[in-house]
Amino acid sequence: MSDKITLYNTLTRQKETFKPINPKSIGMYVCGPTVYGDAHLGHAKSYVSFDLIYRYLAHVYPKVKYVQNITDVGHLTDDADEGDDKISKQSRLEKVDPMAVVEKYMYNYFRDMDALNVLRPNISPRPSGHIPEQIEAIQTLIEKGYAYEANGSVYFDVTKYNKEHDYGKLSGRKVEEMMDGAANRTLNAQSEKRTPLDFALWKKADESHLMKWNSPWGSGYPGWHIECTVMSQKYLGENFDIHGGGLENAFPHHECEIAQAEANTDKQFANYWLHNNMVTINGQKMGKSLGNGIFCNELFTGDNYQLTQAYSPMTVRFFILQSHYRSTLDFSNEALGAAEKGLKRLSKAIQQLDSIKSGDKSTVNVADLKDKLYAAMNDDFNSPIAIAHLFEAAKWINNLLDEQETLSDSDLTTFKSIVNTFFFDILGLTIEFDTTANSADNSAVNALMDLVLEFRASAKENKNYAMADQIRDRLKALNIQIKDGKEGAKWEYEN
RNA sequence: GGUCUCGUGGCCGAGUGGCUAGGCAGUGGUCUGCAAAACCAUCCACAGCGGUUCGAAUCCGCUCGAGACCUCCA
Repeated sequence: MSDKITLYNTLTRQKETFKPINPKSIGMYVCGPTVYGDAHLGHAKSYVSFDLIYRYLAHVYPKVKYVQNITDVGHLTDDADEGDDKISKQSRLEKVDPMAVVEKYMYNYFRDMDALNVLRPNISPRPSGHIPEQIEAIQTLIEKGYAYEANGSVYFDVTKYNKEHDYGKLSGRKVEEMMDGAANRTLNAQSEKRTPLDFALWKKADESHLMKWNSPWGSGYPGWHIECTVMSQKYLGENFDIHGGGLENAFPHHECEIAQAEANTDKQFANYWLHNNMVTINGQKMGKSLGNGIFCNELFTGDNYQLTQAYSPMTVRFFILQSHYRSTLDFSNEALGAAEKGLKRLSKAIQQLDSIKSGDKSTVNVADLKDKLYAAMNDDFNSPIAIAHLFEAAKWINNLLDEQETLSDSDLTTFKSIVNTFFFDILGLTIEFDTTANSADNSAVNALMDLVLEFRASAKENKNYAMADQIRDRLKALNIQIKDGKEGAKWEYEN
């Protein structure tokens, strides 16, 4: 059941059965962030999505090698191939070294991703530590005639490449059409390039440039796309299973990665290309330049003009997982609030799994639930469907506790295992607040609460409802909720 | 201008030809001294027009609307 993963491959524009190069070890590369600012909700969606994919692959296959770069060599801020890169710009703004900018935001990135329970990649390579490898790759491209030097910079020759390969195969573009478009848009600033479509492999650095390295072509810095080609191949091989990234990077970034890799090796680069969609806010893309971005830490604290409250990291994660990774996700306070409530309900049910007692026979079909959960994840990692089935499981848990339903001993074992596996391991959710009293940790609290509930019960027996309500209200003020039921009152922490 | 994607009930969001998505909100009920919680039941839908089909939210065409990429962005 779990060996039939289908995934949507951007390269072929259809769902395909996933066939690993080596089932004993899957290779996956995902484009990571350029660390010149804090992670925002869009980053969260992207990396939670790939975390889901990574977790599921790791669940199904014995080993997944997950590589995600941390870009610490800034790309240029505009298309004119001139001026500052993003990191240098930020370093001038903050009046610190570019590498200090990188350190700061890299740590912030991991801090936010840790909060979202995003597992760290096995390798987080940084391009500044792979300058020799990048230079080597560029030299090979020059030797093979796919790149040319011009005034201390090196460019990739798209025209030449497209004669033997298909430039545009990932994003469905045609070189001729793009040439026409480029001509219309009068991109005439790049006089060093032979055609507007050519892209930089190495850029000459002027005196004021802060991040630069020596190279056969003089002092400079690597181009926009070469780092991902080089670092993915270094750690995963020339041909590897999965390359992921944001949809907006399909062109030109990923297209250029493919061109560089396949020009150099004459082998297929990544077999499967996965692209996640973006977060919209009021139907519009959340983006840096639009000023409508919400940082992860703002979500967690509620400190953003677009937020009516704070949302916990797990609420954000759950919100993201409730939509498919290839769909856009529309942000709103209402939607996040709904996710918060839903997660709370699901969490409460799952916390009570261990309180279920087995019965003589099973009145619900656990094997079917298991099949449905796997089927959902096998179908292009459809977490919304998986979550829908977990809500079904939550309903069962409540009914089992009420003894409206029963499970045999072996079915109960399977049920617990499958629900825990999907909630904690595959969806990567955690219980953020402990609503149940833990006897081992809180025996005194439990005893006290038993006492309080006893007093309240006797107050109710004597029809002293004022007293009973006062106890309830005072406890509520302490974030303790009384739950009256058929067999007396229970309590739990609110949150 | 070119390439592409999308339009599902009050909100979010699955679903690609026939079978309940799910969550949140709403309504009715069980329970309760009252509430809360929990559970059960339930209302509200597939942008519009046409076509294919025994049958379409699902395929095709057109119209309207929204968005993305083509320039940094997950």
